[in-house]
Amino acid sequence: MSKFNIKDIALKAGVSKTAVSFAFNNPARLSEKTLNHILAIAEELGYSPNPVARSMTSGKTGAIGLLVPQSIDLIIRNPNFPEFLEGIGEVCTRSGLSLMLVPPLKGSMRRAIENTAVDGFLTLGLEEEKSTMKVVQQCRVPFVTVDSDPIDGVPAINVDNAGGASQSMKYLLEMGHRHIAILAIRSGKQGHYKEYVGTLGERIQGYLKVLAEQGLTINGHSVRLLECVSSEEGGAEGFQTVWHSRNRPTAVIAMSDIIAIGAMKAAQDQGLHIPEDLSFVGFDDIMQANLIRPALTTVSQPSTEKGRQAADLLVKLIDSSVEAEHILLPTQLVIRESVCPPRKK
Amino acid sequence: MSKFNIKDIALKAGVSKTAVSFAFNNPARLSEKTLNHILAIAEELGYSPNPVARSMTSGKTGAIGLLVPQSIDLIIRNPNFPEFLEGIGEVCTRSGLSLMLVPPLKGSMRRAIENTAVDGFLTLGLEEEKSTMKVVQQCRVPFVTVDSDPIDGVPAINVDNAGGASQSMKYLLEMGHRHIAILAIRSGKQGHYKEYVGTLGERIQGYLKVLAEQGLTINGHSVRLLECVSSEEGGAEGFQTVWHSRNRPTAVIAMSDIIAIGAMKAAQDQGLHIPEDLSFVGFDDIMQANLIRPALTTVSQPSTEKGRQAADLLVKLIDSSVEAEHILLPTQLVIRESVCPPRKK
DNA sequence: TTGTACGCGTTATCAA
DNA sequence: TTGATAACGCGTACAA
Repeated sequence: MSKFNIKDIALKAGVSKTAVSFAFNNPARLSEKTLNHILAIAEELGYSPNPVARSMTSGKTGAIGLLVPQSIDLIIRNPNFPEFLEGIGEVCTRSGLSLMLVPPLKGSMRRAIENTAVDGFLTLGLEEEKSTMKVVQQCRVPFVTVDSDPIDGVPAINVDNAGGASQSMKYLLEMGHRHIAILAIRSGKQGHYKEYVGTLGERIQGYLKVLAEQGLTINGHSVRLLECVSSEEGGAEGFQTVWHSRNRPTAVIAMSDIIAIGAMKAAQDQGLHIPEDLSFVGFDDIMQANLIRPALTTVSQPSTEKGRQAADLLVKLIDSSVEAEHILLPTQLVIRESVCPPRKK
Repeated sequence: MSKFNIKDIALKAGVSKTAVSFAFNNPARLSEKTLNHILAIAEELGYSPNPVARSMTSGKTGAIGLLVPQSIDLIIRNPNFPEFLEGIGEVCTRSGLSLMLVPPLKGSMRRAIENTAVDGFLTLGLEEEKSTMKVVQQCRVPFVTVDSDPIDGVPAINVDNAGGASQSMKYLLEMGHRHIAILAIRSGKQGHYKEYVGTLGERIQGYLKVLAEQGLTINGHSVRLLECVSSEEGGAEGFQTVWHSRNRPTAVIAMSDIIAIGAMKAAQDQGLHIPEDLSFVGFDDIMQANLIRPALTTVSQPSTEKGRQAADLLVKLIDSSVEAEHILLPTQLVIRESVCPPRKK
């Protein structure tokens, strides 16, 4: 600690606390002589105003918080996350803000919110019980949610998950696939996809809509759904399960690229030719999607733009209230090499 | 804002501020009846203690700061950075801390430090003038430096840049290369490599040491040094310059993988065969190094471990003072496919 | 330029 | 044991 406080400096300089405060915040109000004198003493003792005390009266901290649903070390492994941070970072630079990464505290998002001193929060993929939402709404600082089901009165940035999912499923159907395995991200809902919420819910709705147009639904036979851990291992397991079941699919559509890639690798290990023996579609367009061979057809989302817009909105909200917008950013099917029509039987 | 403060709650509940405070911090000291009464009121009004005011007396914020030398959006593009964050994140999870990313404020690291309320700082690649160092030392909170020249009395985590650089240069020399271009990271020192400090300085020292063992030095002819922006474009430019000069090198050793990769791509665009026409070595072992073809021979460093150890040390420092250690983590040459002996003339 | 009240909690001390 | 009163931490705003 700069072991000294404003009183110490005032004492040593033989002036009042106010004078010391002015020296830092309003130099014009001091005579040049006392100003220099005070600054010299401060410099000598290594004094600078305590930022906590300062925030106390100013009501500002100079930081925004990003609430993440998992621990920092987990979330950072998500390849989209750094891109998202990049967008936020641009706004931070422009506005001179720091960025606090705030994981749940002892398992509770609510506790984390209540204990964190920032000028505003961005929430990422928040899927919490109502009580947390109440905290959000009556909170002392503005919020912008990202990737969650929008809350009334709270600005939200989302990407068109449903649209992207629709496009990708439509593409498979147009290629002629009718035996499709959906590898979902583990949700804690044991495959009861009708209960999916948030990002997951939107994606499944996108699939269902297009399936319905063909008179199809997730029936456990021609179209089935299986939950996997969102990792390469999870994808590999998912592949094993669907491939060794009755009624093999001709295409696998995964709700994350990492699952798709794990499944693809497992398929290739088994000697399958992709896409001739089995087609694959992912979601996210992470870097590896374009590096694996065959390159993975997937749905891309503007992660950086998402971060930028969310932070932009939050900054606006912080220094003036604007009305709550709900922004939807586009997603896009990126067609690469992992899909072809199914073999004729 | 939870528009209410402790006084409001005390008033509504018909108790004193103390009672309200106890309800949150020391429930045992209240009768069950008043406790529940107070909590009910608090819940109803959506009250929770103001974290800033709380930090004021507790002296704790529940967060550590990571001082980064550039803006967040720039630093996040460094592929090693997320790995580094992962290590820090693990410690944050264990200790229930948030992580504040703190870029320079209006260009000044010092200002950023002085305005940030955290329980301790990690600094990454800090290469600042003395004045900042003084701030660091007399600061109100503990510091751990990472990737900078160690400061007396301040714990430091570094990787063995010199050792890694030596290994990689030695490898080139052993393969028979004597015409070598060093692509350095732009330093603001116009290629005056003797003035390099920090990571850059250590790496250049590593090169020089091994060169000296062969009676070589950076002489502008057989061994030359050129600064590039650390990006693919920068590497591409670097390649063009050295390739179209008199006395073409037989090997390029870059101080970052991203430079090496940019240079490699430019060389391949020009129709060169790597490594037969030109050998390449990088530094960092980013993911792309192992994906590009031919795979890049480079020096790997334990980024995650670096973050973990640094954060670990900081946390220890925060809740008890331990003596300042200077830890050096190993680096390792990863031999892949981008180097072969030079052609005989 | 200075004195003083204030912001918002926490905590030591004191009273019932 | 339970609760209240008052001081405290550090800087800022405003009247003097």
